[in-house]
Amino acid sequence: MTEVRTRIAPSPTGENLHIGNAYTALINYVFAKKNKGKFIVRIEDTDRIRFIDGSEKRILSSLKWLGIEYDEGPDKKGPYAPYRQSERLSIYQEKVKELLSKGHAYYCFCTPERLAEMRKSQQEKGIPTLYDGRCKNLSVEIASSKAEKEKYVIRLNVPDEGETQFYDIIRGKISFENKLIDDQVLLKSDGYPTYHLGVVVDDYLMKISHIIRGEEWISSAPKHVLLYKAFGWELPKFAHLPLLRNPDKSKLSKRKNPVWVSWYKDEGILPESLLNYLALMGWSMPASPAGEPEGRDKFSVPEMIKEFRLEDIKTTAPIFDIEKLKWLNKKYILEMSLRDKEKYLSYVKIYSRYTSNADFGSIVKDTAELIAPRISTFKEFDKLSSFFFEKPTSFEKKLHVDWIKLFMSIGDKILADKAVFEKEINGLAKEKNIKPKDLFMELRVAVTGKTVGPPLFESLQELEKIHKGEMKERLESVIKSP
RNA sequence: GGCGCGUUCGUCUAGAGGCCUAGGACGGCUGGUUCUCAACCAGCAAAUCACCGGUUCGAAUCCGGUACGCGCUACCA
Repeated sequence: MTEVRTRIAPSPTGENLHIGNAYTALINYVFAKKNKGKFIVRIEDTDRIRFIDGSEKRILSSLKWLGIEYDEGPDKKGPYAPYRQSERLSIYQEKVKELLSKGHAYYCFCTPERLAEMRKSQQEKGIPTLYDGRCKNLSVEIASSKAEKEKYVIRLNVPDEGETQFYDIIRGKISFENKLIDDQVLLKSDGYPTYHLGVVVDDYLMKISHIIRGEEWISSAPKHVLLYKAFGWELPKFAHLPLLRNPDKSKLSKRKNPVWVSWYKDEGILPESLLNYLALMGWSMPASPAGEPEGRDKFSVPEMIKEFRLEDIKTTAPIFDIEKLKWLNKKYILEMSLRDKEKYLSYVKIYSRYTSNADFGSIVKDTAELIAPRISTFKEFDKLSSFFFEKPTSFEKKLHVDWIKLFMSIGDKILADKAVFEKEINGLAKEKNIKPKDLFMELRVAVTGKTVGPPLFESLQELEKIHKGEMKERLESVIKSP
């Protein structure tokens, strides 16, 4: 059996790695590793108009951030380099000549204006909008001499009859009538190939065994099959993944959802959470004979690789729902804080604005068990622990100065230990006929400024550890300027 | 319009003819625990398996049709 080789082929036309591309990358990667094969990244930068400078770099770095290692790619050595289509132009030119000579492609001199008109009239008549073939029967001699002075494109010569079909690993047999397949442009007038030519030539040359890509490519798959046939090449295996969708069921888009992987990174989502969540899209962990419960939601990429089967991917397009992602992320953060405090610290360091605080490191480490179970993303860290680093400047609740004085009267006694703390506050409440609940809340807000936060006693202790007398100081300042 | 792909709780899914009066997870709700929040525990609501026919002793599961949704329909990928 030949080696399994998969790939993703992102275009540097977006800000960053698209979440849909990340999904495709995950599946390609996992499938390759499952089969001890190779996973490749190829940059398809043939659209010079929408090209965004720096996009490739960001795409690659997001891939690395996710931990999806590629074996070959534009910034790596590999037996089939270069891995950037703009550097492979001569290859496509040559392949086009081959198609031309075999009669599988032809020159076309039609202007964009004519094409637009043609489509408009086709639409009005209600017939399929396909190239009408005006240039199809130009003789080779006329066409090639014309091509020396005029702009042209090269089109695929699709047979008029019969049908083209292929087998999709996820969906089974899919077929199209040839007469409804357009004579696709293969080579643009600027000398760059279109996606269709580039993808087929490169996948073949790079010995890609399995083409695993999004559902939006099903419609153009027959064109690719026709090209393989025209070249006389053996067909790779196809698998079209379900499309990730917006909550309104349309194709995931930046208008309606954060789609850049960098956004999730900036938000404080862990790469393992994102990957884990993506794995849940269209796939689920099977019950394992080892006694693992069926339908496990939280698992690692290596665990996924062990159980993965391409044919188990569902065909239904799932909706990308950030709620469950956050739930997973929370679990991962908690686990990290328990298992590896240093790692937890290093993550907090990235997202916190208090890093310059002298006690930053020790505070984060000491309060990990207080904060970690309460945040879903690292971006939430500051909101919950700001009071460790700075005095509150506003209070989420109106404070009673006379109650605060009560706390002052019992002083440091309440910091002794938890039992004493609770006893003292409860005693005060009884004495003054105040609900203990309200009294605890009063203390909390006076010291932290917030109504929500980590456990009071532990928080106060930590505060004192950082700066002795801090609680008193804060209470005093409340009394001074209520 | 044409072609293609789909359709199980709000969401992610389990389910490959009888184990399904459809299971799990997220989210929601109720109660417990508790100084708040989170966590945890107990529980609840939530899918007439899109609809209609057919095959079968028996269908979420097989077949056909309908509806709906999505994708493609570029010298973009």
